[in-house]
Amino acid sequence: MKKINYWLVKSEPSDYSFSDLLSETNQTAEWDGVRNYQARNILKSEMKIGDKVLYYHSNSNPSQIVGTAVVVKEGYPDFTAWDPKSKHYDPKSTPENPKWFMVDLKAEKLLKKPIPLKEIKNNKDLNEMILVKNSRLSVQPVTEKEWVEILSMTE
DNA sequence: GCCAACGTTGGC
DNA sequence: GCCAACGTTGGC
Repeated sequence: MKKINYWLVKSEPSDYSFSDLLSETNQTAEWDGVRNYQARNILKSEMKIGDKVLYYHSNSNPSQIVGTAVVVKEGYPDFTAWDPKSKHYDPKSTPENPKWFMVDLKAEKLLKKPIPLKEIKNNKDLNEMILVKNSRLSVQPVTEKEWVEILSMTE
């Protein structure tokens, strides 16, 4: 059996929330607009179909993990980068030589109980999470242990 | 290639 | 709304 990997993505709910994803056709959306190299590299070549994703609401009250999603399409060029009307427009990216990438995510389930950042910080098994240590990265790896621990907190 | 200035993220 | 932490830009 193929080993799957775990990730965490952030979104400001005022911008694009988990319920927005749930209301999409097939609960699936392009994860566009990421303009950070570290996150881009993950989207481009590390996220694989079937990988599981924690969905985190940042800049929120409270900021918290609200659901899970699954990768349904692997890295491909983020075409919003070459649309001058997009707020994520980047003239340095072209269809011939794309600079930014995205994946498609499908919502899996809404957590019975969201997990606020505060609870994650209070759980010593989770204090190595990038979410806790580097609060800037918007697409980040999660270990299998962390995944299991997070989901156990929602019971 | 260094690094100061500036812009952005995101917790609080 | 504030501001710390981090990333990016651009002058030199």
